[in-house]
Amino acid sequence: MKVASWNVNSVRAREARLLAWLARTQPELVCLQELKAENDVFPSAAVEALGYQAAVHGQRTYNGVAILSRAPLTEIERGFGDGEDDAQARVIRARVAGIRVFCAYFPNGGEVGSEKFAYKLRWMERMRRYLERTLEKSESAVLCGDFNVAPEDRDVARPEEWKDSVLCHPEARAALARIADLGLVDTFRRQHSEGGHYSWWDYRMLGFPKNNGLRIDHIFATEPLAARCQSAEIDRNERKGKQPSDHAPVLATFSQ
DNA sequence: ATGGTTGCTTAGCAA
Repeated sequence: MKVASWNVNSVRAREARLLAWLARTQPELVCLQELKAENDVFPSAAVEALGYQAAVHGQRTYNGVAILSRAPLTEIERGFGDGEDDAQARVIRARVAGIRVFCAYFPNGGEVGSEKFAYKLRWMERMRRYLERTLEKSESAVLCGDFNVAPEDRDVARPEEWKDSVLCHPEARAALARIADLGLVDTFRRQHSEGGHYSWWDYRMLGFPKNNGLRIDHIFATEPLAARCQSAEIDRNERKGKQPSDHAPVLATFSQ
């Protein structure tokens, strides 16, 4: 079973690339982030024509997440469902083929010290509590998404340049570690110990040509599923060419 | 220190 996660940075701007990539890559399960579109704008018919069911939690202008699956999606839940204010569409979950699937778009955080960064840290703690309620680590589950956190310096091309950013801040890394402590394994990191693998490059300052990247998109899995992980990769080629997203898709393949 | 680019929405914000 091939699982993918991709921040498409607008599903409308990326529709042609998304459809071509689905047809070429043939993942069974795909988590998408940053749709920047309402549910009725999502190209549901086009992905259905390629054999995918879509569960969409869209939003105008910002955010927006979706789960695509070849097998039927059940138990679809949008948002945290904790009764608190949930204005930003950043989380959707579902069950597919006995696997609990969480798709998340973590807040970027703007600048360290800003209100946006405080929101990011609060959101990550809220995410941890949400997973604590809904995730059973003895079962098969994946948490896929744009985490907006590079877990370690080996996930950063130029650690010195990024050390004070919201993507590498110690508090963001600690918040991520508390989420992982619920029983989630970074599938890519279990397969590859070396650095030099990134999933996002800034459009600005020739980020991609200079390979000034960070690994901030992840597929985390509970141990029963992580034990079945056969390979993990980043589709760096999808960052090339005309009108790419600033993120590359990340993938993990599981036996059965 | 600030800039650089892309996308949404239409001058400014978010990333």
